[in-house]
Amino acid sequence: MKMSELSARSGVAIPTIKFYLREGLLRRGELTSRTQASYDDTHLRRLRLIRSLVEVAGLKLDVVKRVLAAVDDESRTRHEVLGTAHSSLSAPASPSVEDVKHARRLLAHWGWQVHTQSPLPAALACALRSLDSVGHPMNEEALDAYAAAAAAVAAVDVSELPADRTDAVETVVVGTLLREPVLLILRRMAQEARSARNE
Amino acid sequence: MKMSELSARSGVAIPTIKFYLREGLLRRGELTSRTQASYDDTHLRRLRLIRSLVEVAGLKLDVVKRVLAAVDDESRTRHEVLGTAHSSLSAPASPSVEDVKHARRLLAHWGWQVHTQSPLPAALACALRSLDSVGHPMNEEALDAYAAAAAAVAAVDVSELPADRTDAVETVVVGTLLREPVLLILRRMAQEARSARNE
DNA sequence: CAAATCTGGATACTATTACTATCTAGATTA
DNA sequence: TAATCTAGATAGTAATAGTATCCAGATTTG
Repeated sequence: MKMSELSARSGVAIPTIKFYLREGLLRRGELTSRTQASYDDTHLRRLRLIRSLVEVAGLKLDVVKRVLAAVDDESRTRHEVLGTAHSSLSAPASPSVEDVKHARRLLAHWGWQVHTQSPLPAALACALRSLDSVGHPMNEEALDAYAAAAAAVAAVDVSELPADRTDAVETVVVGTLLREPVLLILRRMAQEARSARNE
Repeated sequence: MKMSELSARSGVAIPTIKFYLREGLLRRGELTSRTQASYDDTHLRRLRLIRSLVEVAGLKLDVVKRVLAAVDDESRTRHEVLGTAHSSLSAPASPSVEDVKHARRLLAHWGWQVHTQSPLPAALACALRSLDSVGHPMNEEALDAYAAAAAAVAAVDVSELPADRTDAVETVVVGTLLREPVLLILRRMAQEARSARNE
């Protein structure tokens, strides 16, 4: 298919597609002549994935780029791709050593093992610190409830992964990033439903 | 306290504080003379809240502005403030009527009641549609598991609300927005912990 | 077969967001 | 009294994510 058709089928404007090509987010089409190239379903899929990551998951283009590069890197296991996705998502934060220790104690308490270089404990430390700083710290019970809920959805996410590596990697990325908004929206709905009952 | 002290105690640069004053995110200090004003703890609290909403919850300043305006509006109940926060969070989306119907059917299935004007069903419809469009739809069981997890955390969030209206409103906003990253980080951690076991 | 349209690729421009910097007139501190 | 600080206004900047224009060449249509 030509670029115009790719644009029509994906709903992404041609100048935007050209921009993604320039930025290396989308592979170039195969040149059939000097001013003509053809695109296939992989381009369409990739384009839809980019738009979803940007619009639904709210990722910035440079993050999308890193994540897609990890997906395309055949040498990485899906666990490594997951780590890349997580690293790309967490803004570089600098929590205190004490706060990170506290976060790691919580992980140990729940029996969760994460990689030493994972940015997640630091990210958790920052998130909890900010709740403290605005005067609304989370207590132990609330955290335990959150952890239990997180474990429940993670169990669903990680189960039923396809055998093929490429498919599995995409499933992991999509499952991690595009289901986040679903979880948040459901939480807000549940809050509204409960809040309405109490008011 | 003077602006320099407010800056030092909050960690926010003076030009940024001035910018927030201009934008109406922060009340002006009380003028003690034509070139001198004094700030108090409410300013410090507000400043920390703004920074947390921007840095941790990832909100844009215009959204922060709307949310804070709702918090400050004494005539709104905390349920209305919650609605404002949710409306401000969801980007204006235009899902198909069919998709929204599907989302509402899910809500009915779980016994959740949300307001007719709530943007949440439409937001859910969009999130699920985008998962479909990239070829990774969520099945019934996965959705049920997500809903159960969402209900569990919402129950914790809505319980233990302070009696005072202003405190309750802030608790609701903080609880809704600043605990989101906590939930997402915990989910990612749980995924990593599980994924590591499987690889 | 010729005019109008489309294409890939390059370059330049634009809108938005969130600050930063500078300036001025006046106030405070050393 | 000289150096520093302050409020408020105005102007400038960096990053992000596109848009717009142009060109040489290719394709479609009348």
